[in-house]
This record gives sequence, C-alpha cells and structure tokens, in this order.
Amino acid sequence: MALRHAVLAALLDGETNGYELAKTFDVGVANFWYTQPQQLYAELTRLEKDGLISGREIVQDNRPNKRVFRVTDAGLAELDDFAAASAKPSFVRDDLLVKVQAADHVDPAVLIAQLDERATFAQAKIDLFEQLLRSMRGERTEEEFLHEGDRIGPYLTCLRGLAFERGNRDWCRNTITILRHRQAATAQR
Amino acid sequence: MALRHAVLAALLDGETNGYELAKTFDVGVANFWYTQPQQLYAELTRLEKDGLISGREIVQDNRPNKRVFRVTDAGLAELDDFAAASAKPSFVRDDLLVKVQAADHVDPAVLIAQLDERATFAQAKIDLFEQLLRSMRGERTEEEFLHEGDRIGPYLTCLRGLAFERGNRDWCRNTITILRHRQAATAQR
DNA sequence: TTCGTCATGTAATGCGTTACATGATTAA
DNA sequence: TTAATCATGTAACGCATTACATGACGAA
Repeated sequence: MALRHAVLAALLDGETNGYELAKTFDVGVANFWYTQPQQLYAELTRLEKDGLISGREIVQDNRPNKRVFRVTDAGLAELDDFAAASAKPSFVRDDLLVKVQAADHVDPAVLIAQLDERATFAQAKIDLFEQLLRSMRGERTEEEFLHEGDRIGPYLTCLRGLAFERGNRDWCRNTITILRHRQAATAQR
Repeated sequence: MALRHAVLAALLDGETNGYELAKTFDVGVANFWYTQPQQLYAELTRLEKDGLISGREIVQDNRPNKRVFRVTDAGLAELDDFAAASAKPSFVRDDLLVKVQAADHVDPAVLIAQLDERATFAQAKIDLFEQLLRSMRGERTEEEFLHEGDRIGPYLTCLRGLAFERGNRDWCRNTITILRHRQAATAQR
C-alpha cells in the first residue's frame, strides 16, 4: 500500500506513461523507491481503476501506442492523507552489507571486488544526481532555487540520494582499505 | 532468497534464539536489513530444515523454553557462495521521501512535523550506534580494532549505519529550514 | 541481421505484512 | 492490576520478483 503513493508523487511532474515512469524509477526516484516495470504497469492500472489517476491513449505512427496518466483531484487528496499519516521508519536492504557482516568468514578478495564495484556504481549515481540537480535549478544557485522555485520536491529528494551515494562510496573505499591492510598483515605471518 | 543470508550472517556472532535475533534486527542489523519477528521464526525453521543452521532446545524454569541456533558448515558454505555471487543494487524505501517528493502539493506544516520526528529518531540511532561501536572495540581505538580485531564485520556495517543516520538527520534538518523559509516568504505575501 | 529502444503486459511463485493467538513472570 | 518482557508461532492476504510474451522501428 505504498507504491501507489510513490507513483502518485512521481506523476506530479506531469503526464507520463508507464515506460517513462519505469526509467524514472530506475534513476532519480530510485533513491527512495525502487521497483520493476511490471509492477508499475500493474499499479497504474489499479490507480486508474480507483480513480486516483486518469489515463488517455496516445496513438503514434511508427511506434506502439502509449497510455499517459495524470493525477486526479482524488489522487491529490489521497496524497494529502498519506502525507499526514505517520511515516513508517525507512528501511534499507542491502546484500553487500550482509556480505560485509560476514566479513570474518568469507574470502576478503571477493568482498573487495564487490565493494569496488559498488563504489564505482555509487560514483556513477553521484555524477548523475549532480547533473539532474543542475538541470533542475537551471541558471539559479541552489539557494535561490530552493527559496523561489515552484517545484522543489524532486530536488530535495535528489539531494538525499546524492548524500546517500556519497556515503556509500566513501564507506566502500574505507572498507576496502581496511580489508587490504588486514590481508597484507595476514600474508606476512 | 536473501533474508536467509542476513540471518546466517547475524548468527555468526554466536548461538541465539529467535527472540534475541528479532531484537538485533530491530537495532543494529536494521541498517542493512529489516524484518518482523514472525518472518525470523519462519526463516529459522526453514534454515534448520535445509541444514544450514542447527538448533537445540534450552529448557528454562520460570520462563518459556527457547530454541537456540548456530550456523552449520553447510551454512558457512552457503554464505561463501552468497558472498561470491554478484550483489543486487541496494535499495531504500522511504515513505518520508515520497512525501517530500510531493512537497509542493501537500501541507508544509505536516511535512515539517514528520521531518522533525525523523531527525529525532535518527539522532537516537546515532547515539545507539556510537555506543555499540564503543562496546565492540572496548579499550582499543577504532584503528587498532579494525586492524587487529577478529570480528570486524558487525563493526563495519555499524559504521555504515551510523553514516546513514547522520545523513538522514542532516538532510531532515536542512529540509526543515528550507520549508520554514518558504512558509515565511509565502505568509508575507 | 543483430542489437537497442519503445511499449505493455500475463502467470506463477515466493516473500513480506497484518492480524490473531497464547501464557507465564516480574516490576511499577 | 497494569504493563512490559520473555518466547514462539499460525493464517490470510497482498505485494514483489522472475520468467515469459509480443512486435515494430531504427541504427550499426
């Protein structure tokens, strides 16, 4: 019962179709919600049936037709209710952290490789988020934009995503350094 | 297929029962995995059936009996395989971020209240993690412990949790400041 | 002619959440 | 006597993932 709200919030930026939305959920929105395309299509169908969004078909030449959706007044009301309800604590689920938790019992080389991969991935997201932020604020400075802009929601969540990925990257790098140091110490004995 | 590994990794710290494990999953382990007690009991049963952990009953007076588990060799092997397999990208799911994404369409006062609540919660976790880290490293400095300690997995994941919660707290506070500023600007008009 | 992009789904299965259930002990 | 702690579950439902399916266009 929460994906619906994530979809509603994402649709506030204007009419879109499932395909576009799926891409958004794979990059920007993915800092706070992630899901597969299939679920989006299913959720869009449900949301439309419940009257929280309304869709219309756009006929295209040379391309498959697409269904675009926008949030209805009922949808906005639903978002209001959701915002007022107490939020569940956020949760992270991360395979990599599970592996590090078992660090003393698994092969360090394997861990280091995965941490390195994650650090690279995090850096790529950092670059992407910085670019996204620049394009959202345009000519303005961040401060100006946040004070005067009229659509700051996505900017604020993107800032959280950016900080999160920086944290990821830095932690991965630190952890690699520590594991390497221990590898060297063990090899010496 | 991933809760099993989180449970296995958590059981590396020694024999425990479901109840104790549930508490761990509510605090420390909760930085990288979260789940309800019911699922833990179910997962423990499954893991035992699959031979990855073995349990024994401890009869207690004045208390309900309990079943404690430890990881078997097969369980360790399973963890090894898991560590070697490529990790899925981590994901965050956060109601509060969904609400902030919709910031321009919902009542700022409500958002501010929730952000404030979250900042307080994050601070509480920060305090808890700092205490946990101190107790894990004992008399040693962090550097000494990470170089010489023989069980650093939980320490490393706790460091990530700490950084995460600091990020949460700081972002909440910043976001509150921005929303308040905008409220004041709007009131003036 | 092969791959990537656009575009939307169904079906089966498995994982996760909510609600419900029990029952004794100890501290306030 | 009320609430918290200890201790473990079942049952129903709903959400999420994986695999499968289709089909046309444009670029290499």
